[in-house]
Amino acid sequence: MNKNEALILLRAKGFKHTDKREDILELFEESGGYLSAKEIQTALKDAYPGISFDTIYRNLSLFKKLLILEETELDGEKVFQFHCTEHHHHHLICLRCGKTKTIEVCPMQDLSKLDPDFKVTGHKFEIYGYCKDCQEELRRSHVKTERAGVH
Amino acid sequence: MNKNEALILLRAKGFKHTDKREDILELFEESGGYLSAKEIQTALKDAYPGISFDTIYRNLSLFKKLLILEETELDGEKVFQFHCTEHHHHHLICLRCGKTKTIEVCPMQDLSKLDPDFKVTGHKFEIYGYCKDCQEELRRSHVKTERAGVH
DNA sequence: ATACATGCAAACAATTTGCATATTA
DNA sequence: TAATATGCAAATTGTTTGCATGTAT
Repeated sequence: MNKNEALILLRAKGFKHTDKREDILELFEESGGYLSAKEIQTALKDAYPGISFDTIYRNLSLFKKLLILEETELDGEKVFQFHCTEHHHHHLICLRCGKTKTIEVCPMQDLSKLDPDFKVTGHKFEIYGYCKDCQEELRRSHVKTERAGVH
Repeated sequence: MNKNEALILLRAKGFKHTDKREDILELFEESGGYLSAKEIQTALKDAYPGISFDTIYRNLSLFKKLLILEETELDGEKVFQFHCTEHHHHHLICLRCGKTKTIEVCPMQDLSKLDPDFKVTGHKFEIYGYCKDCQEELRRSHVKTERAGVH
């Protein structure tokens, strides 16, 4: 799912095209990963100083219902990203910037019958860490901190 | 970790042995799986009609700090179970009763370098479904429902 | 006796809802 | 215009905190 598909789906279902909706979807397109309600509010408050959390929550929940977005929990925070429709896969998730990268490996394929008595209905496999850019950033700020600590 | 180890650890760290603490730990021992604050309150309100959520939350958070319990998110609900100390492993989690069963397979072992640019710091692998008992229960109540629906 | 534990009430944060108003189709 | 979207304020839920009191060591 992406912004354009989402806008088409919204129209098809009789929901209206508003600037805020478009901008929220735009954010997800730019981010390419997970965003929380708070991150959305922060990102949009320049364009819409009075934007309210109700609107953000209502739209997130609408988008979720329409399967435009999917929701996960990251570090105790509820976060959303575009729903992945094509095929089943998993993600590398950067703990600093929230960007995700798809990996095509699914551990369940090899584990079909681990326990014959347990009826499997779903699974979650997520890999956490730091993307290349954030590793750079962290190294940089760490060096800075170390220097500051010398004196 | 289990109840007795936990009680010993509490004493060793200078925390007191109270009936409520013991009963909370007992619940985790009986359950053998995940429990939420609400489930604990429900289970203990016969023995302690006035038990407050503050006490439960304070104890859960203490237990977590002492590594007696570990926390996860299950279906948007925060749940706890005894911390697994011995070795790294994953769980089959029953969506009905919350019981967990350890599996000794870890998908990360085979995936060490999926993406050389991404620095992996952790992962989550959980398998959801229904344990044998709950499959029975669900089948039973489903049959009952169907019969009720006939007339 | 002293430190830790608990209950109460209040504070908080995240999210949801009712209602009046504004906006899109 | 008719239906949906939004903001506001208030309600709800889950969780945390300050303070006075109770209890284990």
